Amino acid sequence: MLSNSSKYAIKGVLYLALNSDEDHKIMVRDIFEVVHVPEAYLAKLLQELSRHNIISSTRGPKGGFYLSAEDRKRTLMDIVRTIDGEKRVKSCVLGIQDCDMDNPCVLHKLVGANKSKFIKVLENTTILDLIEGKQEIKQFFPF
Amino acid sequence: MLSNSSKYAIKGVLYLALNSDEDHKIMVRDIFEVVHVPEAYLAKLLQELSRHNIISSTRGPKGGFYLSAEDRKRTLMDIVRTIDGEKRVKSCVLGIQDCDMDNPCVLHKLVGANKSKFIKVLENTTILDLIEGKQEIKQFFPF
DNA sequence: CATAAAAAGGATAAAAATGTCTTTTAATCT
DNA sequence: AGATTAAAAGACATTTTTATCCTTTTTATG
Ligand code: FES
Ligand code: FES
Repeated sequence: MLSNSSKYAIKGVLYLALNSDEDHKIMVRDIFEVVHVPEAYLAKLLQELSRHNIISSTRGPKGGFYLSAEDRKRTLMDIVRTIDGEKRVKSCVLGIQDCDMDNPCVLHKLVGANKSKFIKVLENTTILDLIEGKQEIKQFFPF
Repeated sequence: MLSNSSKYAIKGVLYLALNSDEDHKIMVRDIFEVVHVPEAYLAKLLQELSRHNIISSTRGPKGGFYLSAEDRKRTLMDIVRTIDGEKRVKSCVLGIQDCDMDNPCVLHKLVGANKSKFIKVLENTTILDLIEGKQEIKQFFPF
C-alpha cells in the first residue's frame, strides 16, 4: 500500500501541522519520539520533503521544520509521490503496469474501483483537511 | 498493498487453475515464462504454497504442481496469508497495528472502509471464481 | 565576528525482500 | 533394482528498503 517511509513522512508532517508555523519551527529532535520514527531517518525524510517544497525549513538557531499556510494545502499524494514515487501506489494489484481500464488484469474488476477510490482520497485530502477540528495529539499518534 | 511475492504466487496459481488438474500436473519450467516470474523464485513460492496445502504437487516423473478440486476453493487470502502473512495486508495505512475501529488512526475514517472492502474481496474470492468463464490465458497474464 | 544551533549531505550499516544455485528426496519407467 | 525425472529443501547472492553516523553548510544571536 504505502511504504514505511511514506507512513513515517505523513506522521511527521501531521505533527508539524498540529504544532508548527512560521513562528514556531520544530526540530526533528522534538518530533521523533512522539511519532515513533528513528530520529535520523525522520530527518532524512523531512529533508526530502523540504527539498521538494512539500514542507518548509530553515537552518541555524531557532531553525527547524514547519508548515507554511501553502504547505498545509498539500495533499497526502504530494507526500507519497515525493517519498515513494507515484508508480508504486498506482500500480496494478497483480503487477507493475499502471492500473487502467484499457488493459485490466483479472482482479481489476474486483479491486480496481477500491484502488481508484483510495488514490482519490490521497489526491484530494490535504493536510489541512486532516487536522481541522484540532483534535488531541495523542489521537493522531496512538502508535 | 501486496508484496511482489504474493502477486507472483497468485499468477502462478491462476496458471495452474487454467491448465492443470490431478491428471495434468505442470512443471515450473512450463509456467514461469507465461506469468513472467523468475523460474527458481516461482518454484520456491509454489513449494511454499504446497507445503501449506494451498496447492498440490507430486515429485518425480509425471510430477508437477496442480490444483485439486479442493484447492480451487481456496481464496486469494489463503495465498496472501501464506506468502506475506495476514498482518501485512491488514495493517493500518499509517502503522503496523491491525486496522480496527477501536483505535483508528486519523486516516481510518477516510480509507478504512476501502481497505476493509479490499480485504473482503481477498477473503471471499476463490480461485474458481476467478477462472469461471475460462477466458483466454493471454487475458490473464498481459504482463 | 565568534559561536552555537540546526538542517543538508554523504557514507556506511543492517535488515528485509527478492532472486539463484546445489543437493536431497520421492516417484516413475525401464 | 537402477536410471531418470521433478519437486523439496536449504544454502547462497543480490537488491532494495530501512536506519545510523558523521561532516559540512547555513543562519541567528550575543
Ligand atoms: S489492472 Fe490489475 S488491478 Fe487494475
Ligand atoms: S487504523 Fe489506520 S487505516 Fe485503520
